[in-house]
Amino acid sequence: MIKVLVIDDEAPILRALKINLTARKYEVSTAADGASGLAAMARERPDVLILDLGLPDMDGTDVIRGVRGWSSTPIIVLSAWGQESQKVAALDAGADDYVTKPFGMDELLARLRAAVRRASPAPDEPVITTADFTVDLAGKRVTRAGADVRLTPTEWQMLEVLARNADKLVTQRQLLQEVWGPGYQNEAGYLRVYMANLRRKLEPDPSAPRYLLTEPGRGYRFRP
Amino acid sequence: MIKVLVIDDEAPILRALKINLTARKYEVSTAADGASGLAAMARERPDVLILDLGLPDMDGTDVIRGVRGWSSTPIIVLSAWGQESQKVAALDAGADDYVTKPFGMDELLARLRAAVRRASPAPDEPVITTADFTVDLAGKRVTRAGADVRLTPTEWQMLEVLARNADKLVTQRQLLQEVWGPGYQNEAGYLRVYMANLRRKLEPDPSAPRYLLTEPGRGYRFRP
DNA sequence: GCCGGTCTTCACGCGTTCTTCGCGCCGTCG
DNA sequence: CGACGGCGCGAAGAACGCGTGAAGACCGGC
Repeated sequence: MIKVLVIDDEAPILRALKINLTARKYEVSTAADGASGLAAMARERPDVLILDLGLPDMDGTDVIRGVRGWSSTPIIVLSAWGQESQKVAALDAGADDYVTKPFGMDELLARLRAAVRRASPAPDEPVITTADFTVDLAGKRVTRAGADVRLTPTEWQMLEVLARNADKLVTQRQLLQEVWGPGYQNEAGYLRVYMANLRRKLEPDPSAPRYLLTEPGRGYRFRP
Repeated sequence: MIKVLVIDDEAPILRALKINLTARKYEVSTAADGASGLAAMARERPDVLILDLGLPDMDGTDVIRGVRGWSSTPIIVLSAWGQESQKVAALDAGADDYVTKPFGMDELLARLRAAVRRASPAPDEPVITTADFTVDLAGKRVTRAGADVRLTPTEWQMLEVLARNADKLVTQRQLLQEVWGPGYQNEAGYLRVYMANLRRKLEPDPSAPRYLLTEPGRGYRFRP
């Protein structure tokens, strides 16, 4: 779940944000002034910071600089209308975005999504490991006993689909659809040929598969 | 110098932006409609895109999607006041920021700086070394046996993409897209020609590559 | 207008991969 | 007990992908 920290001294805004963000499945924590905001920032490690510039104890740009000193968490600034120069100062201090009050909740949510999306360019592609080999989805590579295993394009695609659905049953139709595309839904023969190839290259005993399992009449399952 | 592409159909705005940005030492190119804008995007490869949503030929969000299909260049959207839903749609389509007209030039410049700053995190290792040559991503140069290797622009771009994805498989499509732009996804012949050139210039034995590896039917991998 | 460098396009040869087929095994079901 | 469908396996021709050299098109500088 995505964690958001809101620093604002106006209770109504704080409440409105908390309700709306929580409803959208964000995890929300709050702070009412700059000092406790910075403390919360270090403690909570949120994924995004929403910061009101009109705080009682500190200048908003100092809060931004305080955060930027050690973190690159996206910062969305809220502030009253006008104040062009304040806006520029906040952005130059390291804020990522700036929204003027009064603001539409839809807009804020959209900017929030944009900020989160930018911050996480890495759609983490895990490495799946078994006792006999490893499958690296990001590097599109299979290693066995320390050495790379050479897979043909079709073999890799099949393994990739199975690995992404590890432990789940993958239907024959699904497999054919994802590897060969539509129009091959009845070519179940292909699956046997390539499953045999994969097992030859990956299984310790290809005739008694431990990882690439057949579920007769239904499909295949990859059990790491 | 930072390259900015402005897509806008209103001549006065285009002129104002061009003058102001040029004065701030940005390199500015322009386009007056969506289609030529997308073409310019692929051709110029700017560091930031400033996009007006009110284009004559295409819907603004479609332009955004057209760019996001192959590039993560920051996009700042300009648009008339109001239009809350348009704003949300643009941000969700992949825009990074949104400025409503009329806007202050200072604000736009600040948002531009913020976008550029975000886009270049660059805290990572910009120099990749192998036993036979060195690739300096930041300095855009390749050294072999102490001497600079002369690469053509296309050769460098290819090497850069491979080096940034060192040890990872880079798909043919991905490579074509990042070097030639969208619309070249099927020109796999180019890859062979330029890969041969790179190997001739970098590999100790070009016919038995050690670093620039082919994975038949899948793509290429740079192994430092 | 010429010239050097760069990009695009093409054809050939070779090795790999895909597709297709037949055979035999096994479990299920009538 | 026998028929049948689904599966594993091996083999063979066709199709495809890659590396290579070379020629023409294009472009910018002089």
